[in-house]
Amino acid sequence: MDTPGAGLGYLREYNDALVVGLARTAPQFDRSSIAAATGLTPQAVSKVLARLVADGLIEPAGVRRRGVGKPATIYRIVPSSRYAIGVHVTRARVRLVLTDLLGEVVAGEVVALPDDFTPEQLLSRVDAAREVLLRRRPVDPARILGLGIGMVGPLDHANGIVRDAHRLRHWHDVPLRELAAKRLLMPVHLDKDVTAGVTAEAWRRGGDFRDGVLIMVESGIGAGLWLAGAAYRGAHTNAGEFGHMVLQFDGPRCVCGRHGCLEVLHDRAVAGGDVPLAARLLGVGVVNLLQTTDVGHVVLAGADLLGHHDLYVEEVASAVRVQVPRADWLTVTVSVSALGGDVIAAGAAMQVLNAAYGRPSLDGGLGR
Amino acid sequence: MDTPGAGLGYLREYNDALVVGLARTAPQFDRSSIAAATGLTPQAVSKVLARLVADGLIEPAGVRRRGVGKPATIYRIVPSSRYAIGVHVTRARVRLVLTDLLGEVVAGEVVALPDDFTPEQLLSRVDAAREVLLRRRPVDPARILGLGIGMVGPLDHANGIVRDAHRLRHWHDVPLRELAAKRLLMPVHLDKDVTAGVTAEAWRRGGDFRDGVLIMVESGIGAGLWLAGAAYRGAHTNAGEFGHMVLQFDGPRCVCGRHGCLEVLHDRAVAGGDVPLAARLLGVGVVNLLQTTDVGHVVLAGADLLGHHDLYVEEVASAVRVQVPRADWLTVTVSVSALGGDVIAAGAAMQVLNAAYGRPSLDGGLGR
DNA sequence: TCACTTTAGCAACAGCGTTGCGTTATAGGA
DNA sequence: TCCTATAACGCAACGCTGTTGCTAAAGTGA
Repeated sequence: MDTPGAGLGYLREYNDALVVGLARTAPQFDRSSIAAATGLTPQAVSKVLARLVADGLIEPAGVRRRGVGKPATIYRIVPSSRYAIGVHVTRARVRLVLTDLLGEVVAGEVVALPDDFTPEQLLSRVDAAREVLLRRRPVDPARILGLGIGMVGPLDHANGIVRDAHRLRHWHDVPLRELAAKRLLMPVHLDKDVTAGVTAEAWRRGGDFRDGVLIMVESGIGAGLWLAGAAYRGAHTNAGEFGHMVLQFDGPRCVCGRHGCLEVLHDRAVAGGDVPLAARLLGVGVVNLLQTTDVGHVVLAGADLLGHHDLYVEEVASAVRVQVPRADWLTVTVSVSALGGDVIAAGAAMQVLNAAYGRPSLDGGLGR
Repeated sequence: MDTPGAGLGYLREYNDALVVGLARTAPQFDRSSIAAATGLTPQAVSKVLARLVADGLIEPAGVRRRGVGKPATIYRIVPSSRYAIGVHVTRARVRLVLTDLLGEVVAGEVVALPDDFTPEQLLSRVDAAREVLLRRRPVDPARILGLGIGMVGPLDHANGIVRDAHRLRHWHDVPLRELAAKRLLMPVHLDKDVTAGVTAEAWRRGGDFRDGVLIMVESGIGAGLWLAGAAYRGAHTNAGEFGHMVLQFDGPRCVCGRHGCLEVLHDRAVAGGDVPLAARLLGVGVVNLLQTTDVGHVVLAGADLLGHHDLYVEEVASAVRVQVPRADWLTVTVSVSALGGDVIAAGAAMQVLNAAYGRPSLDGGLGR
């Protein structure tokens, strides 16, 4: 929403973020590999690295001898140089995590929420939980970049407003981002849960994850979209309402009003005890999603799915293999999120990191 | 695919493109409105405008008196300052258009193709048709930025290679972009037909069209995606295979191997003479697409559809209105492409324009 | 010891948007 | 008619970006 005109400061941040992006996914690197990957001159890279060292984001880590010539200084990222707090709000609970610059979860905390909680009740719980979290894992407050909140939509990401929240009376047009920033005295990001979740995957996997989706199966089925190297939210922050994709137009009626939505069919299969069918239906939906978005990575997550994750992964992977034609070059990875139940909270934290140090994406990463 | 590191040249091109983007959609503008819209200082805008005037892209067009003070110089874009050629390749025909900087089609030409034509046969037809086109509408060759080709996939946009072409023997892994550039002595862009098509809509509508799709119904159903202000192609240039979205998972078998694809259902309805049903099915598919991508604009096109476009628009629009919940803020426009049968060819041309003068997208455009 | 190779960094530079300020052209009041 | 306020414009100096040219440093290998 900020003005699009760009000056030198934008240029600096862009290139810095580019280098941080490479540093994040490579265990170590030197000046020449960054220069080759970015197309910047070695001299320019020197200036970037000097800035990042001064900011504490990276540090020298010895030298590398590559045959003849002066050895190159190698650098590595300093994971503990920056932190972010992630918050995952559900109807019954709020989960907080603290992650470092690499997106590793270094502490977590779960707090119950009262029935029909208000914004103020939520924020006081979050405030208290944050204190507990930081007492258990003390870090320099100056290194905490901010706090991200992931919750069910619909919401308005651009303005930080919760438009609605299913079955919660006090949540209509709540300017949560602003309220939270005032209450918690930190920069706050607000986003849909699934979008936060896919940010976690993208942040942790680096440049390889240019196009991917996170499929969340948990009291509803949603998808977080990461397209062309960035979170994609759509025109009204409503992208990824994957559960309400119709798979059987003459099928049973869904709560959303349409017929034969993936969610209805899936939930009926689960209720009928036929989890394999449920997984197979999800597979059909995922292939539909691939046909339109052509992403390279599908990540599965969600409590309802984690109980049978082998089954789901196998069924979805086989659907992708069998139902998508031309599978030789249409390579797609299917996996379960390594973050387990923390994906959303961790992803909310990584949205804060991403806003600060993650703009561009690179085709390839550091060669060799 | 070029290296991502950015220098001062990138900055200049970015800001220049920003201003051209505004100029394209506003009939006239002055320095201060550009400054307000971009966030650049008036002085910086002066430099940009001077560059653009020197390049002939814009020109002064009088002054505007707004009460007291020195009148502001107003500028307007010069549509005839740049041209591009667009080529739409189908199995039987090739269509060429010449468009100006605004994306207006100023000349067109259609040539038949031999059965089972080869790349060389195609290029010789294109070469000849280009001559005819430019003889009929002579323009300074230096003002022609290049030539864009839109054709059915699958293809590899990044490398400019046609991977395959249905029912054409000589089209497997053809490096068409390179071949065409050599043969026609012009910069060449190669993309899927539907992606080219949606580029036409985006280029002509300007900043308002940040997220939109072009639905093409014509010997197959495809969708061109324009997401977050740019063409979206997916990880393997295979996004938008919209016709093979399953709407009835226990439905009739499709040529693609799956069951109940939109395309099978639609074509059967048409074959059975039930066009309203066909349109209704398309509506279900479009709403599915909206649920996942949440775009703000749906544009319909394609010869098979144009015969009944009122019916299709009405049916799709009503599906969007009725089947998408929360229609109050989830605003979506549904329309038929104003370019008619020229969309793809014109869009291919606009991809050339877009590569040169269209990077960023603006939230809003020039106020008042 | 010397030639060679590779890396690192200082210094000067071109070009971007920014800032400061003087100039120009208009409206409106004295 | 003159003067003042106002708004737009543009020259010039500036800070900062990445770039270029060149020198120094630190190794290998004969």
